[in-house]
Amino acid sequence: MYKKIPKNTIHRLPLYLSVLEQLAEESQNQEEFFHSVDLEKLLNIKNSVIRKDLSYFGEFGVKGKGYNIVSLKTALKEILDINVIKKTVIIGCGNIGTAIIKYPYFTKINLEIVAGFDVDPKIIKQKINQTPVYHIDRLVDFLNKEKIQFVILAVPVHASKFILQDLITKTDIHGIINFTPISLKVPKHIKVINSYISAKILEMYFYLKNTNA
Amino acid sequence: MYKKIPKNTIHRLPLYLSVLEQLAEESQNQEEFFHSVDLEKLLNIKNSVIRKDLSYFGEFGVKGKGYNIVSLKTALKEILDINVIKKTVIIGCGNIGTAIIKYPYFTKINLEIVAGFDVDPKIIKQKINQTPVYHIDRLVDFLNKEKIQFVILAVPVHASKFILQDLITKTDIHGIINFTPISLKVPKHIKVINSYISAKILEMYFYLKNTNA
DNA sequence: TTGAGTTTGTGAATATGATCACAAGTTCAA
DNA sequence: TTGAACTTGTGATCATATTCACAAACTCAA
Repeated sequence: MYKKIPKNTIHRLPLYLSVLEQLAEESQNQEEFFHSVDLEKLLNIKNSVIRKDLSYFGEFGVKGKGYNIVSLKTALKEILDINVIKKTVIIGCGNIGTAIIKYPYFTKINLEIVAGFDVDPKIIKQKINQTPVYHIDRLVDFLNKEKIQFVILAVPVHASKFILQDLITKTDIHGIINFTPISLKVPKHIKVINSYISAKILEMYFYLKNTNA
Repeated sequence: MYKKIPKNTIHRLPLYLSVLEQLAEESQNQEEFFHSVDLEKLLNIKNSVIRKDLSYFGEFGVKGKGYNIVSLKTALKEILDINVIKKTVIIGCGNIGTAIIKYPYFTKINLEIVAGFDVDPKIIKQKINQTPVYHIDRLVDFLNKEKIQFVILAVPVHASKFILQDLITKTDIHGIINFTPISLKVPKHIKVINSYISAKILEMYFYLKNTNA
């Protein structure tokens, strides 16, 4: 447990890891080093920010030499708790939900999508990439039995309200990754992370309109 | 053109709009008002933040009374430039790309996905939801001819490098919405907005590990 | 018409995050 | 073995964002 990590630092940690994975793949040598300035060039994040971000978690570098690719990668995996396999479910197996189930990079972060849930009988009982899809009536039981810690919510807006209610009152989940375009009202022991696609597009609209291009 | 809008303010604008859309749907009365405190409860964003955010763009409220739902919604749409129809393309029509093409909420924000691009002959020449899919060789010409302002990039990592190069050197796009798990190196007249799904999951890992649950 | 009750919009104060700049440790060539 | 050249890690400084708190403006009931 660390004391006071800035939110933006947490946002950046996955980016660092992502670049390190690439560097590790490209490098021949296990003992290869790199500098915070190299990372700055790859990520457009100031080297001072990178060093400060890492400093919240310990000292990973060698003065005068830099960071060892492999050992920093290992450290970041530890910080982000990637080494423990996590199980989650997708609630809503429409387009977005299905795409997420098929997303190939989750194995890299030890995420296992153990089930999908939907109401459409055409989808239920099929398997999407070996992942079974059940009726949403079975969601609460499943989460409790399997001790799922967080879920991925990808249902249409109108369905989200009652599902959310069930999640809050009848299960013990601690996190929701929300692909729904609405903001979820949850008790504070539940962490919501939003991935509202339209918001990204609208941000783009704003920038396009307001830059002297 | 506004002067100095905080980044976080821009992130929040789409959320305000999203809530207002909901409120507008639910309200019977065109003349209904609401307060910043109501919004605070719906979004978990402090009312003072909401008021300050709005104040960067003008005065939309009535002292002692609040904001008119419809007119604030209209104002936000103007700020986010939603009223003008925007055209974009999806580069990479795998799972994520296809899901995005089918995403139903884009009509709400006047976004038209006019084409998809891929290299897989099985996908090319099919239509996904009325959207034609072309070979990626035709991307540059298409973007130039149709004067596309921004693209959505959803290709596998290995493909992104040369596509990015083409986008930068041979087209006049000003924005990339990046679903790729790597950070794109672009000249500064191009705005990149990242939507790296694994990052959201890793953030969740971090919070789950570091909260005394 | 009045005035108590609201709620906005916004400067000022506070808190948070980014940047700077440099001591301290390490490397490595001579 | 020495010392110039690096690069980290981190207080101090600067910049940005949030919160506070209140005047100003409006509402509405009496």
